Amino acid sequence: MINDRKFKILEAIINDYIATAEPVGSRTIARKYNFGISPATIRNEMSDLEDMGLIEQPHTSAGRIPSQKGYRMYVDNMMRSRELTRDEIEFLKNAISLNVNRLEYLMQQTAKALSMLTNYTTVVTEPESFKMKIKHIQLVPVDNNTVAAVIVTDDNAIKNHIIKAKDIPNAEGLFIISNELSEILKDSSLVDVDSEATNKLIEKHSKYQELIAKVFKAIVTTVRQERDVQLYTSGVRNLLGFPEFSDVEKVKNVFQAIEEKDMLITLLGKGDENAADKIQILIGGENNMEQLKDCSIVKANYRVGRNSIGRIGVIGPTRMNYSQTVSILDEIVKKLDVIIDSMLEDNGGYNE
Amino acid sequence: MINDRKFKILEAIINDYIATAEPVGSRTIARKYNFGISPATIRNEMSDLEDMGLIEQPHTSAGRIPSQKGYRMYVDNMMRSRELTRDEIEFLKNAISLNVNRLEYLMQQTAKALSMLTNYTTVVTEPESFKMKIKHIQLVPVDNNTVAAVIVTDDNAIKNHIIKAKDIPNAEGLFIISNELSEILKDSSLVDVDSEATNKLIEKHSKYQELIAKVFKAIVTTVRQERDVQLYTSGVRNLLGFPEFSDVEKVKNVFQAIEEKDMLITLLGKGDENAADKIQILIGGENNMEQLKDCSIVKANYRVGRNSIGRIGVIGPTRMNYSQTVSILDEIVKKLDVIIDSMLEDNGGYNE
DNA sequence: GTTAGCACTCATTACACCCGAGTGCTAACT
DNA sequence: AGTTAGCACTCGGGTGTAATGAGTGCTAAC
Repeated sequence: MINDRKFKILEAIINDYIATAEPVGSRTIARKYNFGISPATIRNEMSDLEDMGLIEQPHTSAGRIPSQKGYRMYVDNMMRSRELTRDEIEFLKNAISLNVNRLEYLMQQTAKALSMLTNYTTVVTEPESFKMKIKHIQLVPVDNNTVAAVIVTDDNAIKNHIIKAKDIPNAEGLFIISNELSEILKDSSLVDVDSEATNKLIEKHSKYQELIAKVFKAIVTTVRQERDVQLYTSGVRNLLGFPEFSDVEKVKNVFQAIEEKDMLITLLGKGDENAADKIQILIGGENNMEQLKDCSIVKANYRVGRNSIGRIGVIGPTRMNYSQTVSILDEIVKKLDVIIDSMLEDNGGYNE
Repeated sequence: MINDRKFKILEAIINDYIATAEPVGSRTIARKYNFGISPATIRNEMSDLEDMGLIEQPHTSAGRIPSQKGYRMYVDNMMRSRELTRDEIEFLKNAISLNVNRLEYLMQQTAKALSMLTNYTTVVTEPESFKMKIKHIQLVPVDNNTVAAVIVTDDNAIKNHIIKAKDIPNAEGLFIISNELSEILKDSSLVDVDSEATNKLIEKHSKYQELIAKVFKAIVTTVRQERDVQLYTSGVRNLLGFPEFSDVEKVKNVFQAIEEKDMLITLLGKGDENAADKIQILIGGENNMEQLKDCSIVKANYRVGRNSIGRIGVIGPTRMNYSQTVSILDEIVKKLDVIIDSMLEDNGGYNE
């Protein structure tokens, strides 16, 4: 049904529209791309493409623009991956410095680099670790009736929690209790801790039951907090440059979505869970968010080993440069995986 | 020179312009505010006010708008503080929940509440603690060649740092070294640690010199990290609603400034250090940032006890509602001080 | 000192108009 | 049968002109 020539014409329309943001007409195609056919022929083909729902007309006397379905076709079947330019590679090398020791800064750097390279808006979620297991726990004295519970998880992340109790053992005592706690909690998930063993421990150190009970509560709280994951955005202003957002109302909608943390998190979470190691693309209305109906999202997961621990996404106008964006995102995610691995290697963990 | 009537007229112009964003003419004033004088008289007075540089004309056949100097006069001499409405108080009560246990979330909530109430953009810096002293340090075992250094500062904030070394003592050994470290570092500022005593310690535990040296290095690094303070913004999109920013180019400038962390930090840092406990206002060009020349900033410090530990600011168009903004900000800072105090009370500290 | 009156300015809006890019359709061409 | 030239038609965007109206400064009278 869709022959080679139609394919070429569709591709020409999409490429041209991505570059210019202007509806593209038959004459333009005939002039710019030497397909060796006349505008009239192209018009016929375009009429067919419109019947198939791949392109559409903003109004009668305008050229055609790709439809959502058209972009989908392009992204799935026609898009060629594009090599990074030397400049881009150089930029990345400088932008993402290896000697940060906080994952947090790494993610901020990454968001910034990605938004600068693509000229779109980027969103990065902080690594989640709430599925992790507990490896070690230690109570650290703070003052007469305060201790800090330091929880080390099996990916070597560290969480603090401050606990206040009337009776606090001395440093030695804390040390002992810490060891016993570690023994009990070892290898339990942060979510479920063995309540029997904990009761036993509380009984044994009945004098410090308040303290110990609070420690367990702190663990649960920690889990909850980790669910409420941190988010970094960058390059929000880039969207203002695009003609499709010259209407203030539209920009406001998009910005509302971008400022709404929960929205972004669900947005980044959407898509095929099975294809978690691939780059995913949501075109226009595919994200099902009214405010973002004129935007597309290109996103990927980043990993520690094989486990996806966070997401990274690029938000641009539906008419975004998918091919470039995919290439850059791909490169960055690869880089990120390597860096995170090496951070875990070098430092034995990352700070909260 | 500036008599009572001129004062009244200036006030009328400013109030009207703040409300409508339209240049205000003599007839409007005569109609809306019953000063008992005719438009012609008002015109004469306005002409004088213009000579004094307090108001200006966008073009010949338009009304007058306040000049930067005019706003300054208003803010310094004429602005009446305004009671919060019942609704606003109610809103604040609900918006800033007391039972967050991370200062980080509290600041985010605050930024959001403030931007929603004022309908402007808000910026909040995370509490800084790099001036703090060290209260306690403890090494926590992570795995065979990794420990976490947990640093408790005198405002009870807690910092982690992961350290990797070839030789690591057992839990007991770490406990002992921790105590000795604490003894040395106690009450030193994070910036300067007594190098003589540290050398002695390293000598004493020569087997673990690598570890101990790294711990000291970690302390220095921690200081550096803390300098790079976290920043929360909220309500950026609010600016889009104002007619003065209907020009996309202008919005882009402003957004660029708002996305640039360093800029915001210097911005919030500007102003009279002696008046740190008062609300400060930078009008239009007073902030000396080209990108923000059409914006005003209302800002304040929040405190622990008497020490300012962070800043909170509202960014709006020069024509912003200063009186409302000041009242709300004032209320929020008061609330914040109380909450932070009580957090330190209840929990004995806050987590990083 | 205040005000009514008046001529003047100038941004904004409306309207009519044209232009050009683009289309669909038909008939002729290969 | 597919391709192309030709043509009438559509429609958004720009341009020129006129009308509108809010506002001013100045002058003369109150």
